[in-house]
Amino acid sequence: MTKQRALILEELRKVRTHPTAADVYEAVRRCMPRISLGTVYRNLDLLSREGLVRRIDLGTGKKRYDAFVEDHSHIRCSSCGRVDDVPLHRADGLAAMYHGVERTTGYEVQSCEIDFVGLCPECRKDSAAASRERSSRKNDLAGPEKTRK
Amino acid sequence: MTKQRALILEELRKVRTHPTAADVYEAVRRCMPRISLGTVYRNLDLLSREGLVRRIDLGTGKKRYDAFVEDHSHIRCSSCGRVDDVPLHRADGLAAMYHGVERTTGYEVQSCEIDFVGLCPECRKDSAAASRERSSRKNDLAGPEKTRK
DNA sequence: CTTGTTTTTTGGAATGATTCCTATTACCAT
DNA sequence: ATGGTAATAGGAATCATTCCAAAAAACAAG
Ligand SMILES: [Mn+2]
Ligand SMILES: [Mn+2]
Ligand SMILES: [Zn+2]
Ligand SMILES: [Zn+2]
Repeated sequence: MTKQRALILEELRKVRTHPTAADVYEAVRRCMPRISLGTVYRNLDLLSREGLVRRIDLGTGKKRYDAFVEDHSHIRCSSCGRVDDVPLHRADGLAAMYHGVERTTGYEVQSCEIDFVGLCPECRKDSAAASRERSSRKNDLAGPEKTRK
Repeated sequence: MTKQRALILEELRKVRTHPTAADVYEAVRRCMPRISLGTVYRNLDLLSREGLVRRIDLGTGKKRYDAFVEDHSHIRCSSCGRVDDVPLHRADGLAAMYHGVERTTGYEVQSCEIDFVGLCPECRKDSAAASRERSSRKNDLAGPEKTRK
């Protein structure tokens, strides 16, 4: 456990925003300005292989990292891109689900990931406000959305 | 609906292997050798925006495409990489799940993707055979290990 | 059949997140 | 200190995907 690795883990444990590797790099840089992006990538990879960090790929181009490795799912806002936790109590239904999948596919199921997409509370307000506005003035055209790949 | 787009869709409908863009390019090339990879990407994107094709990102680097747009999930073999369908009957449990997520997160849920990882039937056999071989070799081989260092 | 207009395709270059490489540095036990 | 080992820094390479300008095709009258 090197200083760099410890700091990366520490910074990741401070937040629940599911930062990207670049985000972690920025954060860690404030304490250790000479750290390299490669080191951040390598250690995030190492930590995730050891189970101390979870790597999340929601198909938005950049992978995200999560120091909270307890069993949970994620939801991403299709408007602003933020990612929040979903405390899915897999305990009950998941065992049956696994079993059903094994029976129907013949696979031996090792893991399963459930990702949601939706509108976060903030963006719900915004879109509600926008639609209110739209219905009063009938000429509006906007294209938010920031995801690419 | 141009010739290229029609052929891309036709080829994609022939298979249930969830090919990558490069795979589709290869397949389509056999009938239309001068088609360009860019055209394949653009049309797959277009078709998926129109709902005729489903784009799948399982976090393995390359996106995959599926002409079967009925509601189903996927399972990927962690050993050989193949991707199969999982006929999850979302109808029953999913509505409750969505509702539960909306209540606990405050999000308005728009969609959800469930991806499984496991060992396909083929690889199960292989890994079973390999482990059988390993255990028998352990029994007859009393020789010293060639550890280095 | 022309001419002009719009849409699509090509082929190649650009992008950008991630990985790879290697000289240099930090670490550790003699 | 010295040597051996492990990790880092910095930058180059990779590779799926996207972007772009120019050529081709499709379309619409005249
Ligand atoms: Mn999380
Ligand atoms: Mn499928
Ligand atoms: Zn939002
Ligand atoms: Zn397999």
